[in-house]
Amino acid sequence: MLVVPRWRRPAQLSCHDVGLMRLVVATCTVDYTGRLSAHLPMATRLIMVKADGSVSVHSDGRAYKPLNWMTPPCQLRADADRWVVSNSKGETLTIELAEVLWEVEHELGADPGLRKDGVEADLQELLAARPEAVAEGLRLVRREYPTDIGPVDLLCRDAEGRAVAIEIKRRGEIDGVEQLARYLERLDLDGRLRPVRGIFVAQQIKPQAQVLAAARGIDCVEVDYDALRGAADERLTLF
Amino acid sequence: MLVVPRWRRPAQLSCHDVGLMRLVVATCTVDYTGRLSAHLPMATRLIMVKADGSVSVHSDGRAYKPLNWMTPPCQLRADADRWVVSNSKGETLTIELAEVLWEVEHELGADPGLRKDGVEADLQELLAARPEAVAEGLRLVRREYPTDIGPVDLLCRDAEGRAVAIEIKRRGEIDGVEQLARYLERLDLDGRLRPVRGIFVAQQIKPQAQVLAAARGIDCVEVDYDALRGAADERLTLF
DNA sequence: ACGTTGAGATTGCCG
DNA sequence: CGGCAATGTCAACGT
Repeated sequence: MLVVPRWRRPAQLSCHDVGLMRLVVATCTVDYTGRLSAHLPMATRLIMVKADGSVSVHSDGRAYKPLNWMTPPCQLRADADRWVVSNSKGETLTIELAEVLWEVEHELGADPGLRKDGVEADLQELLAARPEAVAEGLRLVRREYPTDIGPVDLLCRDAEGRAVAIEIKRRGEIDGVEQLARYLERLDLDGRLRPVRGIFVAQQIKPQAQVLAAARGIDCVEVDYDALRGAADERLTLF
Repeated sequence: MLVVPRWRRPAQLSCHDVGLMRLVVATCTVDYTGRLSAHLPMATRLIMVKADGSVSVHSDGRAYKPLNWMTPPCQLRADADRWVVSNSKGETLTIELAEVLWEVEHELGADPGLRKDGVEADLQELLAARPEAVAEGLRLVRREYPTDIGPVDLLCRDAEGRAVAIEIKRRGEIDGVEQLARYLERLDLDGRLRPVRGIFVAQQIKPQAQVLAAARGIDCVEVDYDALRGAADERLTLF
């Protein structure tokens, strides 16, 4: 559906029409009070009001990040020269408008949404299907094996029948090693599993994480996502 | 400086004029390939090209976050119906334009920037000036006391002359306790400091973090930022 | 509602 | 440039 853009004078604009995105270029100051305090001196900026009720204030820098914003649910009270956006937690965003240079509203309609491939869940799926890609002889016991502090990504048995806990990350950093160490501590309380080997798997593992892993007796394995994906696709083609 | 907005037909628009923000509402598909793969089916969206070279694609939801984007430094090659944004790491953002509903360019000029108050650095500064707000009798030895795994926020001595390591967070969570525990491990290797007390300080400390701290022999102290700030301002007024 | 975890996290700092 | 820590992190998902 094609919607002709509607132009109006500022005074004619409603506070916010449902289903419309509103863009305003204005010279303004902005103040945020909430989790912290932030202030923006007078300058020309873009103000975006989305149909979801969110308000963002953009400069011509900082890439996609706004200088200030308010996430829905929030309420916008707009006078001629002062907008106050507030939420139920007592946070407020106050925009003082000195001059509105232009504004426009446009209907975008619902977005069919974003499809992603290559996130951690995809990596976990590929490795669950082929744990031998991590280490020879590994057999999967369970994905998301539960402990009382959260689920371990993969629980396996190695060629010698020993339990192996695997933590998978896209990027291997120190936090991931600590996480696996906490799981291992828990799993070792289970007599049927003890002693449990730990393997930290990622597409790339940072040196600091490798050092900590070594200190904790945890093995590190780097895997190639594209190769795994290729092997999986090949298998699909065969069957 | 007041700049009259400039409207042009799509064909007349340059690839990207330096110093201008460009906004386009168009029916398009978007594909990102890089750290992962992402695809957006055909729909009407807002495309924002900032003066810093960044490109973002917004729907009317997801608050301030774009569906897809490319951060600078990146290059935009624009044909009539196809934009390709790429960077030196081989990531690409491809926008196929089916119909441009409108577009505008506007000069915003440099932004004077964002001033923040109440972030962790401010809290650390206030507590460095008044460590007795954490515990009676504390005297500051050094801020950012170095260890080989990173600096401790504050190193103090308590009333009994014992070394005290303080880790400060705005919000106290389990990671912060682990971090302090690692520091304590290191500091205890130093005979001039051993044994080192640990105090975990935050505006609010989550129960899980308190439990872990207790298990590690670390004290927890919650502080009131506004009260500290008030006391500091009062002192400034007195002198 | 709360807690946990992932994210194309981004951003800023310092070595 | 690379590692590290903070972020108004946000958002999705499970309890």
